[in-house]
Amino acid sequence: MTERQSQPVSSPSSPQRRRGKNGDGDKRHDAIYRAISDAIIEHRLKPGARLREDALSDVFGVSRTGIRKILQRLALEQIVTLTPRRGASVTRPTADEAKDVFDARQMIECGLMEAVARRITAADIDELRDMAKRERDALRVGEQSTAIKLSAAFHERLAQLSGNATLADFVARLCSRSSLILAVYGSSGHLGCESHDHDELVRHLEAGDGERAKTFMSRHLKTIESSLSIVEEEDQTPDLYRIFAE
Amino acid sequence: MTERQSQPVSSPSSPQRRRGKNGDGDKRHDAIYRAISDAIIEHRLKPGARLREDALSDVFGVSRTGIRKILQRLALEQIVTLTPRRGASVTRPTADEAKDVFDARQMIECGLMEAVARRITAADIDELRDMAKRERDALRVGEQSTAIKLSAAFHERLAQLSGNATLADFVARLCSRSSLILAVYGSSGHLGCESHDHDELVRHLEAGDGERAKTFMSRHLKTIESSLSIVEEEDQTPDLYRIFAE
DNA sequence: GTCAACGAAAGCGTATACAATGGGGTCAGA
DNA sequence: TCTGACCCCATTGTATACGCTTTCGTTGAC
Repeated sequence: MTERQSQPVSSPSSPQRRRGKNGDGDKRHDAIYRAISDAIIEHRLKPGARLREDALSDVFGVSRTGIRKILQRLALEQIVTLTPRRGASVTRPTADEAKDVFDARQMIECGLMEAVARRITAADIDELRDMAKRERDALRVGEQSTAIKLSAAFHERLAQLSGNATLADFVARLCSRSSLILAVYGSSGHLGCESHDHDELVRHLEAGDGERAKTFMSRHLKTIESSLSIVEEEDQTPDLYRIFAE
Repeated sequence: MTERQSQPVSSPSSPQRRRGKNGDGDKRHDAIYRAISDAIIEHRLKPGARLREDALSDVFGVSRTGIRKILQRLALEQIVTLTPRRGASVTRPTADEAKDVFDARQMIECGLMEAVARRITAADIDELRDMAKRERDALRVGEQSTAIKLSAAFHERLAQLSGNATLADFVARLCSRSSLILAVYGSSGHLGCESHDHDELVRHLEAGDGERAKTFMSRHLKTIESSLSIVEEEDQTPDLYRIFAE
């Protein structure tokens, strides 16, 4: 749609003073958004990491204006924190936030299971199985980053299958934030979802048993949450910020 | 709200080349955000209304940069639609979106009632009663705009009382979008919530009866939804966008 | 008379420039 | 040596300028 089929006349006299990337439109911005978002979700950017606008604009070759737009979007999704004069950094969720997020997932994801079981098709089941398999493979090879992202993608896709785009969007947000929570409070040993859980969940959905899928999802989420060690570690670098300010 | 009361100190030596509003920080932006958001929620800006950046920057006295930031935020909350080269306009929800929003409200707001009933205090009850009363008063006087906003505020406050900030935020989003849905699909006679419903809801919460509050909230939302006449009226200005593109 | 094509204007997208604030480093004094 | 204050630099906040796309109006031709 945005591709120029007609060769632009573009007065040949004008030397390209711009870095000649005007044609892309906002495709570029979306790509950058996803690049940063993925890096955060995959824990390649850890909570607390600073995201300087200059550095990002250098890396991606767009000016700070575009970077700021992306950063604001990430901030609204609460995976980046925008401190007024200090710039952006990867959000470090508090224990309260972690509890809220998992409670919200309990309510929404479990509540969605019934609709998913009703509407799911054979192709959907294949897709979910494939995602679960790729997640397992990634885990086996040791690619934790990929596994984390695939795990979140599984939950997101599941929510989409409910047919409710709004709630699916909420779930996507919650999954992103969950990834951050795992980065902060998760023990490094396992990273949240056991992929066998995902397989079993698909099995229940295939059987059309929404009720069982719901209870299983509830247990699944509880398992993840209880595997976290949610203790506001105020040890090194006592984080006086959280104690007094905020 | 939008009037600048305090003349900025604006170092006397420097000739005010800027329009001397540097002191405020981003308080100003938040005020503008709320001004636009309120105008939309109160139906003073109707769905489909165009929001030109130049005009807004003139009205509020900030440059287009700040306006764009605010518009993006509103777009992410889905009460403003950002068409790539056409600018911003107040979102006109589709019938599908309307259904999604009300289904989501059913799930989340009803699911929250139990926690609210458990945690609510006497002061909270007084506050809710006051809000319900002000809503009724506004309706009686004929101030529909105020009534609409108060109704949304009631639901938002209720969600906040659950203690889950994340879900409360979701509810706030859903209420904003609901206001848009009412603007498009609501019959002009009544505007969604009957304020007596809110009073009865508070009564159940006061009694600590979360179960009954939950079922009542469910019926309350169903009443609102069924009062809508959700028919994609493709009459005037046939909205060819939705038919072909998108 | 109608349709199409060209031109001008308006409005959005992006970059860059400038100002202000906060932090860190250094120097001085106790 | 430690503490406090001051200054400079790094980094963000905001505005403005410029180019491009889109749209609307006008004119010409069929």
